[in-house]
Order: sequence, then structure tokens, then C-alpha cells
Amino acid sequence: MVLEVPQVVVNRLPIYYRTLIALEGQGKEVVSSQELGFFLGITPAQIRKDLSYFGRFGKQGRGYNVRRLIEHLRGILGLDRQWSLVLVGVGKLGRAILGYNGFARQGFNVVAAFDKDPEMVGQCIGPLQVQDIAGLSDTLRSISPRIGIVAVPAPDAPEVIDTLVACGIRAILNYAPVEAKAPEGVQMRNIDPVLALQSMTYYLKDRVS
Amino acid sequence: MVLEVPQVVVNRLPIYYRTLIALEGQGKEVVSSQELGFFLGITPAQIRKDLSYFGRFGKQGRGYNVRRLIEHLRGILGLDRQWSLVLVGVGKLGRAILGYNGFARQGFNVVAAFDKDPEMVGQCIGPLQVQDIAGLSDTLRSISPRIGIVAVPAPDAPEVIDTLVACGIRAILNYAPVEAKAPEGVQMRNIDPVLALQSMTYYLKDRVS
DNA sequence: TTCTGTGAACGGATTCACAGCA
DNA sequence: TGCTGTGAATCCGTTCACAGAA
Repeated sequence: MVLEVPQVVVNRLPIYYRTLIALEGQGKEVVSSQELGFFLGITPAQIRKDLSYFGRFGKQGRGYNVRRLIEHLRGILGLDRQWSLVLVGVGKLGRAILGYNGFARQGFNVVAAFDKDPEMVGQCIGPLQVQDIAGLSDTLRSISPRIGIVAVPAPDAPEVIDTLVACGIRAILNYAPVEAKAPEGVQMRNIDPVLALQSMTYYLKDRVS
Repeated sequence: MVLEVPQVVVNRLPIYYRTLIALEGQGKEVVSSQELGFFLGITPAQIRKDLSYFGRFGKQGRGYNVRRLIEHLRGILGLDRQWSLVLVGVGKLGRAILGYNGFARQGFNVVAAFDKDPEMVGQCIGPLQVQDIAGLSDTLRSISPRIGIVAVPAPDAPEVIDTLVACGIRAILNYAPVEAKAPEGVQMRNIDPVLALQSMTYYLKDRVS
């Protein structure tokens, strides 16, 4: 249990969590690894093994209590609290991110927004006033959020990421289309729909539709 | 070469592609697996093995000719042509997608947009007029695009995905926060920033910042 | 009987290490 | 000498299969 949990396992937990929330909403009280696996296209054995890294949450012969498992996952993933995010880059993409309420609904709150463009700085977007990126490190030191969102053009991303890391940010959601290496101990996830499309076309390219 | 190429390998090819384009832009003519791996945080051996699934593109003692390798990857991935996409769901997210020019720049063109909301239907967004989702299958039959983008609320997604698949769509970029099982032979990639955040908080949760 | 939890077996992806070519 | 291409070795995640609890 103290032993290293594989990253792939951690990545699946939010999927379980989301599905369990949906099941709870449907009034389901108990679910077996079989059923859960059916919804997700994952083998029951994998679900059981994944969960077993963190404890023994099920009842033999019955399955998992939905509400109880949700609570465990909230604790494991740290979803039982609010998280502050800073956003860097308030171009079209950055604004779309600020306008999206799906983050806040899950406890992720953007508390500061930055840009390097003087035209942007000072503008208000919703409740936030865009700050100059030059003040990034000062602001980060005072509010010390844990998570950063990068929504700047690709060429600017590496520098922004370095700055965030230097200021103590340990998790980065990167929308910029670059493969930036996060240093050891810093989590980074890339959101890149173009890469997703480009890997799918491989499978389409010589099929005759 | 006819043998099955692992999916993970295919997923990395667009990353190589993108990086090579950047290197070409910097005037670089030859690159070794060593260098490329350094930029990407991938071992040189992995890059060489990945590429070896598709042919022998390098020169011993030298490395890979950047332009030549780019051309090979374009062919392998099917990026040497234009791809038509249909978008389902023109809410905030769908509009953001339509307003994004990064797809078209890479040869991915949204040629039709659908929604089930009568308020939306008929509206023009850029060059596209939103169509009623009821006509989805007819339209798909006439224009037969290969790729669909799903940007509808989670509860609607499974049905939309089924319809797309029934109409011959073989690749789906899914922005809806649901784990939908695509049938055999249908590629699907999920874009879900919330899941990404929720997996990162696991690593943050008990570190003292 | 049913379904969990888990060691063992398996399989697939990554890395190693080296032959061979420039 | 430098770097590719690739079988072999290794590592690691998934699946199997079964003991044990409800």
C-alpha cells in the first residue's frame, strides 16, 4: 500500500469515480467489479486489482458499496477539498477555459490569470483581472496555488512552464502543443486534440469507407 | 511491417512529427534518435524501435534526415491529405472548437455542425449553418466524412456516438465526460481536462507545499 | 453461491547491447 | 568513430485462477 502505485492505475481512478457518481445518481447502492467493468470496457480483475492498491473496499459475495467507494476515492485522489489554479494565457483558448464551469463544479478554481500581452493586462474576465506575466512569480509566492494551466502559444510554453515550476507549482495542465519535459516530481498532463486526431488517421488512411 | 503496430507506438508518431516540424523550422537537416529523444524525454532506443516498425529511415553514423522523416510520417499517419470532420453539439464548447483554427491548419476541416436544440438549428457559425441532429444520418450518408467530434452534454453522448458509428464514422474525438465504449474497429480519443486534473491531485494531496 | 482480494502466470512494451554500415 | 536497426533480455501492467469471506 505504501509501495509505488503505477501511474496508469492512478489515471483510471477518476474514471471509476465519475462512473460511480453517475451510478449513485441512478440510485444504485452496490456495484460489482463485473458491472462497473461492463460500463467502462475494463476487465473486472483490473478494477479489483486497481482498488486493492489502496485498501479492501469491497464485500465478498456482494460487491462495492457505491457511496462508500466514492468517499474512498475522494480521499485517495484528494477531491475532498478545493484546489486553486492559476491560468497563464488569456487568448481565445484561455478565455474559453475561464468561461468553462466544469472545473469549478469539481472543486478546481481559477484564482488568477496572466498574460504577457499589455493589451490583455488589466482587462477583467468574469471576476478575474488579467495580470502581467512579469508579476507571476510574486503573485504565486503570495497565493501559492498548486496547479497551473498553460494556454499560451507553443513557443512561449517552455518558459512559462519553467517559471511555474520555479514558483513551486507541482502540477501542470498543458494546452500548448509542445512536448515539454516536466522535472521529476512535477505532474504534467497534455491536452492536445490535434495529436489525438493525427493518431486516429493512421487507422483510417487506407480503409475504403 | 504488415504485423500489428502497437497503439502506443502510433500515438507517439504525431509527437515525433510535430517535433520534427519544429526542428525543420529551425533549419535542422539531420537529427539523431539521441537528440530527438532529448527534446521529448524519450529514450533513443524507443524512437529507433518505433520508427523501425515502418521502415529504415535513418543513416548509420548520421541519423535521420529531418525533411525525409517528416514526409514518411505524413504518409504513415495519413497527414498528406485533407480530412473532413463533423461536429455534434454547438454549445459553448462546440463553438470554441469551431472558432479554433488549429484543426484546419493541420488539414482537419469541420464541414458540418449539428445540434438537437431547435434554438441552435439554422444559426450560422462562421461559414457553417447548424443542422438539426435528426438529419445527421442523412447528411452523413451524402458527405461521408470519416471523423466525428462529440461536444454534447455527457448524457447525450452515448446515443450520438452510436449514431455516428452507425453512419460509418470510424474515428471519434470525444469531449463529453463519459467513458463510452467504441465498437471494434472504431477509434476514439477522449479529451477530458477534469480527469487530467483529478489524476494529478493524487500526487499533490499530501505533500506540504 | 457469489464476488472480493491477490499471488502467479502471462503478454506486451521498453530497454539493452551489439552487429553492421557510413 | 558514430549512430542505426534489431534480436534478446528485462520490466511492468494485465489477466488468470483460486482461496476465503459473506
